[in-house]
Amino acid sequence: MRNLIEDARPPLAEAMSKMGVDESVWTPLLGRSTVEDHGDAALPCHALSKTLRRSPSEIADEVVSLIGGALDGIADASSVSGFVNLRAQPSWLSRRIEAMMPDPRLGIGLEECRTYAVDYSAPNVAKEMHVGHLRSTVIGDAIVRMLEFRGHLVHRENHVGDWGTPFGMLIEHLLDLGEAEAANELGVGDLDSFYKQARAKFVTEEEFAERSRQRVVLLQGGDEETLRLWRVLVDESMRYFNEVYSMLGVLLTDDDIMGESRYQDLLPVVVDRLGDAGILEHSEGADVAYPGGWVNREGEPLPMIIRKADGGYNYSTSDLACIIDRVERLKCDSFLYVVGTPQKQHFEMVFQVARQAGFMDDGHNAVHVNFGSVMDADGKVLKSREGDVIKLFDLLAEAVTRARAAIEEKNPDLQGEQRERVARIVGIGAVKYADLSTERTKDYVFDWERMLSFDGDTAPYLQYAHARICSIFRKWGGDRGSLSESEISCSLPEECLLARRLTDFPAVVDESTHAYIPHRLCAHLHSIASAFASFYEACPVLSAEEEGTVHSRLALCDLTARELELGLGLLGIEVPQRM
RNA sequence: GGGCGUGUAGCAUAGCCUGGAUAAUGCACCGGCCUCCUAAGCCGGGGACCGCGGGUUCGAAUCCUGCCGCGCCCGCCA
Repeated sequence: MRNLIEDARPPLAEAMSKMGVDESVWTPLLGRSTVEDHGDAALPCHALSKTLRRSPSEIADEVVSLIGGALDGIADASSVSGFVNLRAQPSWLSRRIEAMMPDPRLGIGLEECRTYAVDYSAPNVAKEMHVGHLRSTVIGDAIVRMLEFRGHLVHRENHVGDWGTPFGMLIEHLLDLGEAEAANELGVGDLDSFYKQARAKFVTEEEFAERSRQRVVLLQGGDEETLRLWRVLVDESMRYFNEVYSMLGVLLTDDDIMGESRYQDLLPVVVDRLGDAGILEHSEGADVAYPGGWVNREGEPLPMIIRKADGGYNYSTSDLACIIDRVERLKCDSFLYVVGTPQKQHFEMVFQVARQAGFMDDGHNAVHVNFGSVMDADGKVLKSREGDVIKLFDLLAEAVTRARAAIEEKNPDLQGEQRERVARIVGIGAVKYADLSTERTKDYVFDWERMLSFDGDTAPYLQYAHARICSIFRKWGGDRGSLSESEISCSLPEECLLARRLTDFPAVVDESTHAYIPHRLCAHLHSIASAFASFYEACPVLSAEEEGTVHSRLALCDLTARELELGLGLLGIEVPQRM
């Protein structure tokens, strides 16, 4: 109701000025109503009581009477227990809807273009993508889509874990298995057992461990044959990751891969620059920086290790290299890291050092878009290293299977290729929505039934609303585009409620985008679908008595469908025409 | 030990930033609704000392503070 408040402000200002209340006093009080039954916006007058020396309800009464008819065509004002309540009038709602109808962007404007790097997904080569990886991938993808829609230039950065000491043992294991066999195992997505076998040998066989360590040296030394073997591991893993990405329907492609290996040349540069900036210190043979403000278990200042005593680099170094690359090569001014909350402190330290060293300045905005962990039933964080984790691939496959079964049961007319397509859209949509619709910083316990539910506040519920609207339009047979000039009339309460929700859409997209909180958009889309479901029951569209009503309701249907499609699209969720 | 986060009906969550009225939503539960645009739906109902105690305020789920429970971080791993 952002627009309602804007429109109601001038008449309200006049009344308040007559009351002798300064704008700076009452403006912060004016806001959307917390109890919808009372209205859409409200001005609580309790805080004015002391200075005006009157009771809140007397003040509210007088404000309402001073407003008089000045809000005609905008809102009805009423006084209830010290609140001035404003309820949008149906005619105001109608005008808002009419204004949105012809706009392909549905009232969501373009912003001044910034250049973003969004770091997300980041699976590890030769390691399974499990349900925990869903969050970064899905949340990051939604944020990318929202930013791009607002007109920003977005670099997707898939910071794949493709470098480091584990690759010694992985390459040796590859050789032990034989390249062909190993490639096969990795290609079918059995990354988990590959990694575990290698690790098991590493800890139990000294000879293997020694070979692995030597292999790391060869890898870092740029040995050609070793690099070729490393490339096999990376390629096979990426082939598998791409399969998951494609199933999931995310934007990531091979062009977005910027694995750790790509920053190796920059690592010595990081050391040099930190040295030049005078913030590098030597400690026990290592090069470290002290961001300040943190202490370790012993109460000593917490160092950020830049170069280890053995000459190797740490992941902080790699993240600093990323910042240099993104600032200087990609010319980014905004950096989003869609990475789990456990790394919060790490990123705070990295950003701090990057600023101290001048890699970033005040014009650069770096945000750790953190998210909570996925826990198992015992409340433990799901970790790929131990235990049997649920493969992301299996979760997605199960979602599609269940969606297919639901379609067979509820809409047997859908057959063949079309059914497969819808099953994919519905199943994958359910999984994505389940993750996107909760506040991202909270941990959650993984639950098959929750992830795969198709009832209630789920993607299929929103998709269903969309499919029903498409069904109405199929039956109608007219040209949807012609509805953009329709006159809207909101007479029944269900029409008004739907119009309210539709009107709020742009403001919610705004908030969701700027705070990087997809769940806010999810909640609003659900409220739209819910309002539509009530409208659908109470307001016959095609069989309405008057032609004007038919067109008005068709237009509401059209806008509802477009908001659902756009909103879900921004979340990376498709909408079917029928389901 | 230091730090970060979290606690809301049986379950799962939103609301907390920016204080406001009867704490919202879904699942589950109870009762209704398909000769009518898709019942993956709609309508109605029961169910909450918002972890506990102080404080600030006209007003606290929301802000401050102290406890308690849970999770995480504080690796020359990434």
